Amino acid sequence: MRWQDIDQHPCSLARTLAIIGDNWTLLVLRDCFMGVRRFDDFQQRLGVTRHVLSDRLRKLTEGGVLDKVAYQERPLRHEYRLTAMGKDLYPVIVHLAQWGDKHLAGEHGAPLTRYHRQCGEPLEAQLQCSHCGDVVKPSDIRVEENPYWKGKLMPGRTGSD
Amino acid sequence: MRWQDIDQHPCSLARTLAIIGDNWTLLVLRDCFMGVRRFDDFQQRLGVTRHVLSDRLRKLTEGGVLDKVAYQERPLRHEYRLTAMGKDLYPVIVHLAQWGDKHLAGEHGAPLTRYHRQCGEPLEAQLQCSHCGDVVKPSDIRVEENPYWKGKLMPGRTGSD
DNA sequence: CGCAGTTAGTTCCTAATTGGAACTTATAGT
DNA sequence: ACTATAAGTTCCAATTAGGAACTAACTGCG
Repeated sequence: MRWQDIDQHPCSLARTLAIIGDNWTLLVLRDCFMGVRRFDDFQQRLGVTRHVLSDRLRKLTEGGVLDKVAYQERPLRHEYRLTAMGKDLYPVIVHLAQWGDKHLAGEHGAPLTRYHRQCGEPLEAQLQCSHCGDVVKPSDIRVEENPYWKGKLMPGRTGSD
Repeated sequence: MRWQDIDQHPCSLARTLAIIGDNWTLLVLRDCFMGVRRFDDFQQRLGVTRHVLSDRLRKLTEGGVLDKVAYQERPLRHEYRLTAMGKDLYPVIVHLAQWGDKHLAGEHGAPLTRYHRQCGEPLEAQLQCSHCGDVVKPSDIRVEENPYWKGKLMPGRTGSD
C-alpha cells in the first residue's frame, strides 16, 4: 500500500493524515497559526524547498484546511489563510508542541511559551472529557467499532494497556 | 534544509515531528494505543512495507516513544510497547482522530467511537486551560519567545487571526 | 532426521519523492 | 532599461519508498 492511498482506510486518523500527515505539512500549519500567510514567508521560515512547499499548500487547500485568497491584483498575488476547519486543528498543534516542551527541551528550555490571555497562566492542555470534565488517560477509553466495519478495525488480541 | 535535520530547529513542534512526523509513524502509534505490539501485526494492519516499518519502529525506539522488549527467548523475539513518554502522545492521537470524525466522515459515519469509561459518554475532547478550565481558541493564546532566541522565532508581521 | 511453519527482520531492484538551484511570469519603482 | 518582488515551475542528482524475495533462529510434527 502506498502512503498516498491511506485516505482509503476506514480510519479517521488515516484520513486526517492523508491531508496533514506529509513531512513539512504540520510545520506549515504551525506557521499558519503564528500568522504566516505568504509563500516566501513559509519558505524562508521553514527552509523547505519551493516545490515541496507548493505541493503541501496545494494539498492543504484542496483538503479544505487553507483558503487561497488574492490579496492584490496586478500582479495577482495570493495568500493562504486557515479555514474554520483548519483552525480546528489547533489542539493538535498545541499538544504536539507541548509534548516537545516536556520531553525534548534542550539546555535553554522551551523555545516558546503559550499563555492563556484570559487567565494569564501558561497553557497546560490536558485531554479532558467535555461531559464530566475528568482528565482522560488511554486506559479510560473504550473503543467501539461502527457496525458497518464490525470486526475489521480492532486488532485481534490487544495488550493489557 | 533536509527533513531529517528539522530536529535542529529551536521549536518543540519541529523536534517532536523529527521523532513522530514521518509518514506512517502516527499510524504506528494509533495501533500501539489499540494494543498492537508485534512487527507482523503492525505490518499487516497498516500495509506498510517491512523495511519502512522497521525504520519507523527503530526511530520511535531511539526517540524514547517505544520500548523494545523481549517477550521470549529461543528464538529471541521482541515486541514494542509505549513508554510513559509515548503514552503522553495520546491527546495528539485523539484530537487527530476526532478532527477526522468531524470533517472527513464518509457516508457510514465515523469508523470508531471512543467512550469515556467513567461517565459512559462519547469522548469530545476540547482544548482547555487546566488553570481556569476555559475552552481555548487560537486567538486566546499569547506566545512568548524564550529570551535566548529573542526575535528569531516569531514571524515579522503576523496576520490578525 | 527432514521439512514446513513462525517471527522479525534484511536485501535487492525499480519507481517515486525530495533537495537544491536556476528559471519564469507579471508587474512596480527608479 | 534595469532592478526588485512574489509566487511559483522546471531540471537534475540524491534519497526514500514499494514490492517481493530472502535470511536467521528456532519449534512442532511425522
